[in-house]
Amino acid sequence: MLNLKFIQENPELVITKLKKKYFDASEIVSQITGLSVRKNEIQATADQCKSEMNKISKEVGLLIREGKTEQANAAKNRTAILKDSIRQLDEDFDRIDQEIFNLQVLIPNLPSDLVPEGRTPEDNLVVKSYGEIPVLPENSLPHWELAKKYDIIDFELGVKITGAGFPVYKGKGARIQRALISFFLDEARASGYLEIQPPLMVNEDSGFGTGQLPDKEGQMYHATEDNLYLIPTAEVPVTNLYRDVIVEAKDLPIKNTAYSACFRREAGSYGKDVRGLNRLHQFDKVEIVQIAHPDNSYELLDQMVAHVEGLVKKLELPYRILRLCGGDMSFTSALTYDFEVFSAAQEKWLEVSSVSNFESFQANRLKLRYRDEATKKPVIAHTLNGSALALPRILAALLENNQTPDGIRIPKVLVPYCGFEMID
RNA sequence: GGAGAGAUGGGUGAGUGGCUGAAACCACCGGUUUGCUAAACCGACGUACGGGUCAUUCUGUACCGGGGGUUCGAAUCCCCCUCUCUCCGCCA
Repeated sequence: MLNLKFIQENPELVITKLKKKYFDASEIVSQITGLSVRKNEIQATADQCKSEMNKISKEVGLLIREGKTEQANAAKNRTAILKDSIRQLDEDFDRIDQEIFNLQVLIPNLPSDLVPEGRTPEDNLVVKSYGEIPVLPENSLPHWELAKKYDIIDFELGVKITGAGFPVYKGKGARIQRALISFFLDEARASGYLEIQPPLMVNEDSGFGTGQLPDKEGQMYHATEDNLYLIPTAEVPVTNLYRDVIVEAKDLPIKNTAYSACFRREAGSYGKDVRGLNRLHQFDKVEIVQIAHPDNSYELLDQMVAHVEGLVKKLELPYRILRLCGGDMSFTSALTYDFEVFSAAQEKWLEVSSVSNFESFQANRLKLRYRDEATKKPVIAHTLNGSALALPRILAALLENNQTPDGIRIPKVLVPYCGFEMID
């Protein structure tokens, strides 16, 4: 959510910048600025009335104490009209305030100047490509076949006990999952992140704070009995740790990491890109989250990208880093880098991480602020997060790329975590 | 699931109708004193929105879990909701 004052003061800037996201904000912005003027007028009048009211009330108190009942009653009579207008003004104020808010949440975050022009994923800018595309033997298999062959992931069993998109990991499949999680967490800790183990369910306020609610309500599993939501990513609980918090500037950046299972309804996803591990309703992910000072949030974004890059590199996977174009960016992001690894049997790039700077967009909703050291005033902080990393597609690529006639080779870095060198 | 208690500023916690945006203590911050640390003393110390100002400053309003009501006036009284804690039951 963009800051209201910012919209009021920079309406043209908002409109211009959002063209890059192919969002026409002109109508909304002009409505907002119009309503804001009206809102301020109402507040000025209402405040005046209330001030008058408070004055009279004090007077009445004094008069009663002095025993001047008649004068007190006279004063009381003066409040009737005031009371009516205050009620009316407050109603108008609340209505307009709500209208503004409803419009405000429709405006996407402004893209950073670094965001490339473009409308579709084809327009994303490849900022780096690394690693050899493996050439697989003749009879190589996609990961869902490999999973069956070595009996490490059972999709049908998942369907039986839960439904599609809830795979059952078995034996070395389960162990490699656990290995990846530990590896990712250890790497994050080495990069200075504090490990958090968050709840997997959150309340409505948290869903709102990170922007899943109300817009993406249908994406989350909802336990209606208790009105709790299964988290679609650890970003939700970990960022909400700082909802309604004012941190000290000297404590920035705050760096947290968390492993969590992630639950996504993925309503409306069908077809071949959902085969195997490509798209699941439940999957595992290690997330990194930073709360930053606006002055250096982009520097930190680069550090996060470097961290993720270190992970895929250590896993010996060919990868590329994309800077998303305006049309392909999320609603909330100011700048996003996607990581894709090449899945050799499927012969396609799979997105395994998305690292974003949200600037103050999330923090404004969360009321996450830091206290400026010079002015001592609270200022909206910046938030950033990224996957480091999501497991399923990493596993898919590992299985496919490392298949040999003798089995599937485990990357060196994972061997100590797995306790085995081959899946065979 | 049953019964009870409670929700006040960063924390503890006082406050049952006006002089309370809120005592006191602790923490934090600034200062004085002092070999250092510590202690003592003094001072400052919420947020949001609005108005005026180049700005420091000044000023109005709202906020004591959320919503509604009573009243000239509500942290305080009434109603509804949410959440937390304690005991019992169940249980990894």
